[in-house]
Amino acid sequence: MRLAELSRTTGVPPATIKWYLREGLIRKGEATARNQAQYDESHVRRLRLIRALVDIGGLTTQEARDILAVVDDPNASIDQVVGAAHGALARVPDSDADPTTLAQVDHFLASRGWTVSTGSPARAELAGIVRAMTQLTPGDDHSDQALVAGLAPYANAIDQLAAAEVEELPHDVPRDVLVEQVVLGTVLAERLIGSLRRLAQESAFLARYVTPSDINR
Amino acid sequence: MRLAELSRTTGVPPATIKWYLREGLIRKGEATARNQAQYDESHVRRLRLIRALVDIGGLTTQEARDILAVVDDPNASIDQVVGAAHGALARVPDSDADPTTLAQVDHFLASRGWTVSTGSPARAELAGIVRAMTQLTPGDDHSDQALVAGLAPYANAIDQLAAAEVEELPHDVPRDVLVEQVVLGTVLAERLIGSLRRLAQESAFLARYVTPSDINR
DNA sequence: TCCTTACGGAGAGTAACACTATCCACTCGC
DNA sequence: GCGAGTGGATAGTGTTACTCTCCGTAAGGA
Repeated sequence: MRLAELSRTTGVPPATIKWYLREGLIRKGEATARNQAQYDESHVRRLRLIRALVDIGGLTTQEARDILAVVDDPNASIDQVVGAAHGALARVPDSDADPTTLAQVDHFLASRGWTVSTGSPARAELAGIVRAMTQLTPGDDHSDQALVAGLAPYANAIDQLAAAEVEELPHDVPRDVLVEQVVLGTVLAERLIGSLRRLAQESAFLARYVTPSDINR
Repeated sequence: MRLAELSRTTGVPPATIKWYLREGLIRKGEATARNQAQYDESHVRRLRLIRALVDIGGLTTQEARDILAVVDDPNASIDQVVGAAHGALARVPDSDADPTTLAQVDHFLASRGWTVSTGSPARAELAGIVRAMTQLTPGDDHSDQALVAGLAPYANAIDQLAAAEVEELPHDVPRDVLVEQVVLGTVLAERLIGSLRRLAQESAFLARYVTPSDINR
């Protein structure tokens, strides 16, 4: 398979594939001459993975490259792969989180029995979200208890989900397939959950207010 | 309050506030002279809302502006506000979704009893996600039943969540406060769920593989 | 009153990102 | 033998979200 065919089967323009090659997101094809190279199914798969990460997951190509580097490293452990994916998904606030909010978040995590490293991007992100929500939500009960109670519905749903997800992880599968599935399960499933939630919301709103106004973009 | 103070209390640079004014994301302050204007708490609040939508929600300023226009329109209904937020959150694929996947998605929605409009951005987004996952997941059972089964854990968790969220919506509150809460509940909660899920995942992985490797970005 | 500082408004400039277009020497396939 | 196509490199483009600079004016202290 040459570049043009690779482009045709994946729908990615040739110029973009060349650029991905330069950026190191995909491996070079096997050279058959000075200006000819052969690509195979692994390139097709990799290209699809990149597009999924970028188009659906919303990652930058830099972030995708960083994750793929870990995926490709045969010595990287599963939690390193997960860590790379988590790092790319978190929107960590620029400024240091305010310590009060961070303490509240830690209190919440402890109440859930969730143990995470202090450097966890998701922890910093959550602190930023909680801070913004606190500032923008009327009502003045900003106690640790109020936070734990407010997040309870979300945390309950997630606890339930996490159990189901862990069970689904295949275990009799080669490492490269597994890590790819882990990345997909981390990055794509986050968007999946979002769209499902919006679908459920839309349905609930349509049911509540009988007028079915066409909700278009 | 003048521009500099508005900048100081919100942490948004003066030049950026000026730009938001030009772009129509915030209303002008009340002019007290040719080159003096007064801003108030509503401007502070609006600025915080914009930053939350953009920094946390990941919306573009265009999308934030579109949502805010609906929020500000006193004749807009709640589902129009929700629709605007959903439109901004969905990553709808450029090309038309392939009809087979769309049919599968509709079958899944029907199996859940979720009724949504055919123009729903979330429906198109879900089709794109399902398509990408199907292409990238080993195993060849791409039947409608397999999809319903595969999405079941997610849909179950979300059904549980949606019920709790609807209950939490305040109802004895002025319209402008309510619509703002709906926007926050739609946009910020999506990121909230993501970060909670990653936290739960990280905790689960730390627990499973005893070695607590520091997961940094 | 003068004078320094700050103000708002407008336009141009900038940095990052993700491509996209052009050019080139080469080579495959008819 | 020759034209379309190939891989590789470099430069250019469009978008986004600011950021800088300038200007005439105004506020507030000396």
